[in-house]
Amino acid sequence: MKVLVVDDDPAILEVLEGYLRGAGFQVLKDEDGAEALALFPQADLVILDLMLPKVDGFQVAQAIRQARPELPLLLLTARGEEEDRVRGLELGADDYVVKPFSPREVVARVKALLRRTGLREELRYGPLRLLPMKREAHLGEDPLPLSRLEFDLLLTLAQHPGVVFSRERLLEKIWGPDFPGVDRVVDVHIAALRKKLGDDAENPRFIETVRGVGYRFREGDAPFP
Amino acid sequence: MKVLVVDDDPAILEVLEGYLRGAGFQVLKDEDGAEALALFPQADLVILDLMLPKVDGFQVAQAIRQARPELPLLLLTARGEEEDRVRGLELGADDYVVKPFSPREVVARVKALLRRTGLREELRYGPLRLLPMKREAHLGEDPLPLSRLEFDLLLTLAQHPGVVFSRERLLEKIWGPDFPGVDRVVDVHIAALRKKLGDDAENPRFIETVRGVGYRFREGDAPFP
DNA sequence: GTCCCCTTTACGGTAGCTTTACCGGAAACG
DNA sequence: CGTTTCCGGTAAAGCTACCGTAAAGGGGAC
Repeated sequence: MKVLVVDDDPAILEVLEGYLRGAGFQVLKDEDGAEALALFPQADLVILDLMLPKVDGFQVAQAIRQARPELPLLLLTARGEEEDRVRGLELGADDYVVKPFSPREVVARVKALLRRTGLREELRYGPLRLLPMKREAHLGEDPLPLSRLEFDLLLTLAQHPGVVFSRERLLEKIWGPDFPGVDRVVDVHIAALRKKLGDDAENPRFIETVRGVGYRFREGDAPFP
Repeated sequence: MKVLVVDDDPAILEVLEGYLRGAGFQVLKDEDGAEALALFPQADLVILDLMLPKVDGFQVAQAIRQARPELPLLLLTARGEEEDRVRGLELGADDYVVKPFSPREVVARVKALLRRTGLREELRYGPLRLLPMKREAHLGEDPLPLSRLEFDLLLTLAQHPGVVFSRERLLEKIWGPDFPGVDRVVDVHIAALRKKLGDDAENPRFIETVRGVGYRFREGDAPFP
């Protein structure tokens, strides 16, 4: 689970990195906001300071929101900057923390946010269960052995049921931003996944093809236990 | 399980000592913070008052944190000293209790903290027993001599059965955040551990390889005696 | 010195990733 | 309705990078 932290203060970056790592997250850092736009496609959540020296934090927030409306976004604002906070929330941020903050609280908010937005310890869709931390999948009673890519693929899709992911987006998120290969590789792994899931491509239970666009995880079976 | 309590008020010391004893802990006491630095290496958890007469509580907290980043640290702060609390948490304290407190609550927090940080007197998985406090391991009846790294590695994995740890995460947690070497060193120690544990890499009883991701301790055998 | 532990390196085996190719069917076009 | 074009499913094959492990060198404790 990757968290992108954008703040111009290296000390804050370091503290948050330590705590987030400790909580089991992978951390991507950006000090000036310029790299943020290159890094956020890989992230599952973004922590963003609105006061950045080089670029406008609001513009960053807006760009992220436009590109990935469902990506959880947590703002850091200075005490008293109430207007910024309101503006940020209007842009679509999901929560905010006022500086100075306790890193523990930030981690708690991150977890709460992930829980709220559908990322949890366990995902359940009918007979399918996914355990991100353990990288285990179960179908009914049986464990479902998945390769690294298969698991990441299924997890990515299942974390946003109903959302269509283009091959490019999947490649960027799972294979990394500078994967050199062709995008048909996604199809091959989708096929392998479907085989293991017992999914028929024509009439799938889990992974649907959206012709000309990409793939999506079916909505319907509730994600809750 | 030893708890170090640092507070300048003898009455508080006595009350906490009584309750902690009652809950089965051994108690180390320090009234002025000076001895704390000598005592904390033996402790499994520290309860620290930030307002100390002779030395600076923050410095004590910081020193402890630096020496033993994993040691759970519980702060006592006076009502209203919100800044102290934030500063303490930023220094890496794990929790705080505001005075005046109920000793029951303190004991509850201590237990919660120990549970959260995965510390137990004894971990048991089938024939394998780990004693974190004594840094001893036993396999069946026989003591299992492990080097420092081997023990830390095994303990880290065993404290979170089923959870996959990447090599990076293990390096960060055990070798320290700025270890310069290559991550293959993890493999070598895993191999050594498996040898001592009688574990076969192909079909392991304890340590599983998750290809492309990392390692994990097998779930199944209950962690409790 | 000796002993132990840690780290690096190298080599071999293989799981699983990528590419390629072929086919069937959907969409587009007349 | 027929033809063409495009898109995606999937089997198969090659290959890469990942991992297990042995061996050697270095460093610290005693």
